[in-house]
Amino acid sequence: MKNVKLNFASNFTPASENCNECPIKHRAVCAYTEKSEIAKLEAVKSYKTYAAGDPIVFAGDRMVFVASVVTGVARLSQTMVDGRKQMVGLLLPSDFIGRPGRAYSTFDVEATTDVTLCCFKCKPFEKLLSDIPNLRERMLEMALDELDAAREWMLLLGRKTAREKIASLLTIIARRQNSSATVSINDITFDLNLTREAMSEYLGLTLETVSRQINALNKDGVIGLEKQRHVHVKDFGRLLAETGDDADGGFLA
Amino acid sequence: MKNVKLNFASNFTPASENCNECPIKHRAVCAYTEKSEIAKLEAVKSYKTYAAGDPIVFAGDRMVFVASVVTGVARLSQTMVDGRKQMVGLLLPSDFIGRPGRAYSTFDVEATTDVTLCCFKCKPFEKLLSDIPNLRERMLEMALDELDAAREWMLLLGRKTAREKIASLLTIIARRQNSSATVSINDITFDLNLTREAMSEYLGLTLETVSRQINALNKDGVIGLEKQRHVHVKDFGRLLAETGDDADGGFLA
DNA sequence: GTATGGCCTTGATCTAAGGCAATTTTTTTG
DNA sequence: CAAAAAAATTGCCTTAGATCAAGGCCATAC
Repeated sequence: MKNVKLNFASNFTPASENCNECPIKHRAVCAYTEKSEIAKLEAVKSYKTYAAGDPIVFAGDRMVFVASVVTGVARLSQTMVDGRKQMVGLLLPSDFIGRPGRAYSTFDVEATTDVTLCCFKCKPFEKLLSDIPNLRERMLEMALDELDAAREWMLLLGRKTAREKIASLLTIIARRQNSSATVSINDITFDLNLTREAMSEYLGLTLETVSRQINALNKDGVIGLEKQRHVHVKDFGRLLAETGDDADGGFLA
Repeated sequence: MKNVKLNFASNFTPASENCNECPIKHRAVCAYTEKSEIAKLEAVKSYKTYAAGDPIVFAGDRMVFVASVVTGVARLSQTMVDGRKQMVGLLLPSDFIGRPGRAYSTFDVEATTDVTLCCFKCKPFEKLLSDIPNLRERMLEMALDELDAAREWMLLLGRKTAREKIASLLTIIARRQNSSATVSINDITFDLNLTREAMSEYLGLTLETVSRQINALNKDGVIGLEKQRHVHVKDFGRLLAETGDDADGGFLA
């Protein structure tokens, strides 16, 4: 079992199947539903777990369920016939897998770390989706958020340099893992729960280039590489400046 | 006035403001609404037109309206501080501009050809969105479609070669313009209503590379370049083979 | 302890695409 | 129709990142 120190994971287990104790209840697709509605969802849900590295669905497969990521990290990717591979989505807790109204999957879904999913059979879920406005509303909001994220990523893939790509990825991971609690925006420390290869698939690079650029950022003092997977950011602004994005990113306002 | 021979344009003008005669009524955000509901939408709509090249919204601007593209082509793009630019969406008739629930725009929107928009003031539209389930349902469907398209594009941007990118773009344009009517899938002829620069912005290339690759495909006989903007595809399969995608694309099945 | 396999790093080349600049073609306009 | 502007092509050179290949660093397994 790999990646034991999952920052994303909680100690929630499928054993406690009560929606009240669900760690993602405020952000998942069910976030807006009311008591009586949750009960309906609860009636058709079931948990599944996957070990790090396991495939969850293959592109072209029939989808037997849609699901929310409860714990762990999964990824969505596309593979070309000759093996070139591009990750098109990083699925974190509360993110949704599957597309209502579509029987087959367009993408590969794999577990990056150990993953727990809260699964709903397609048909019943679609029924509830049309019955429960709150569910549909949250679904729309999430889809729009993902669309924004995908478009951001298009800029990264199409126009950023390798160094900017790495800096952008580190920024995103840093933000996500230190989202609320951090007192100061500086002196952040976090684990990379992705291999160099996974990063390269996400960023449209080779794993060698990822390695070189991470080490370059380390040598230049932008980041402190404490172990291969452990990063320390003294000056977050410095890292941000390397992303190629506008300087703001949301702390001046 | 540029691009007079718009394949996308119809002779619909804002003069006929009746939703019954609207060319996009079956595919736009309002597609699922019923008579009484259309009336509510009709009450808050207004048409706006933009000339080819005009900006429609700048990133960061306050959005005063959301809109459907009625005729023409617009594009969504992002610009970096140093001028690097990436198109993140091609907006064709029936496509939606703006995000309900968000006051400012995250992207630049520009008219590529002359464009007519069917605009709704934000507040009233959001009200209707929560009142009319059919509207919300179509909105979700459209958002999910765009998300799929964005993810396809991520593969192109991250992993395809310049030649494959060009072939992919040509394929898409060819498909779109000869969607239904074509008897044979071969012997297709179409206009590129994009400059080389616009193509480069879409594909994450420079305009010189676009020019070189288009001419290379021409020399290799994959396409016939009749004028700089006019393409003849004798053998569509041949073009498809150059995209790097799976051969099927939907005609064997 | 030594072996095995999964990651990661690092060096030496190679190459696709970028950058620059000159020129041609096409379109617009007065 | 001529002149100007815009769009596209093309040659030459540079370069960022890919590719190929070797070796290092931990783990866990034996």
